[in-house]
Amino acid sequence: MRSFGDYIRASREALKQSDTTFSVRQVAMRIGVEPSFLSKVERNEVAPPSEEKVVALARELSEDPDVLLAMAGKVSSDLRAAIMKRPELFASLIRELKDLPDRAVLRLVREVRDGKW
Amino acid sequence: MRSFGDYIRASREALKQSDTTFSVRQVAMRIGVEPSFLSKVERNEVAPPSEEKVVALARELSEDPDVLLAMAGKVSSDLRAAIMKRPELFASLIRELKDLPDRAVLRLVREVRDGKW
DNA sequence: GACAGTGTGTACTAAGTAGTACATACTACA
DNA sequence: TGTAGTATGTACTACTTAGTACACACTGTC
Repeated sequence: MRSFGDYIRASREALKQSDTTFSVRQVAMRIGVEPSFLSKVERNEVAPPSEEKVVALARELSEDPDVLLAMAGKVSSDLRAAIMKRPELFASLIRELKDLPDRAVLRLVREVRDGKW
Repeated sequence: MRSFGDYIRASREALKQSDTTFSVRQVAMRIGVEPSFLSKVERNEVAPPSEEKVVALARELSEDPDVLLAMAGKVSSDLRAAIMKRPELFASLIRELKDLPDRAVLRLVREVRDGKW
């Protein structure tokens, strides 16, 4: 699987093609870290940064925060909070769903969204 | 809300009524920590222990591991892994469900379990 | 009154987390 | 060719995590 750093670098470099403000320096500044640190993150020299920085990076690079967090080995804190509020319920639901194919889960998401519950 | 330490202490003390092997010392030994550490955990003097120890504690006290982990501010690593595997899907599902009443979520769990998916 | 068992206080620590600060090296272009 | 901007390397640090080690004081009991 593609590493977090590789993914970030590719995404940033792609944006840089058409917008030079997507340099390591400037992106680092916008998300609030030192350029050297972002550089190390992109070269996988250090572990992915904190949730806050990952989310800021997602916003900056127009990526899905949940996907980026997943790549960073984390789960968004609002999801964790939801699970922790009703642990038995969500634990059993997720365990039921974890081996089902995508389409089944997707169908479920849609049905819930359509207010059938 | 009841703190993790209070809950553990109450649960352990209850068991100790009918089985003297549920002392701080002996339970600590069985879950693999120092007695002073378990004592501190029960008195909320330190943060809840690692996932491994919490799960061991749940087993020892016949409590639901997911509930205990939630009280400890954690989510079981197998659930995290499931979410991280398909982050968009699970993120949207959990966000849809998080404000629905228990009975709705419960009904969903049952339908999935009954293989309607 | 010795002693086994119990809970707690104090002091310490190894490893990891999430970075900062600064110096150096490379690259394009005016 | 100098210099502005960019990327990278090295060194350091404050904070947190997840505990251990050990001494101490209390209680019941034989």
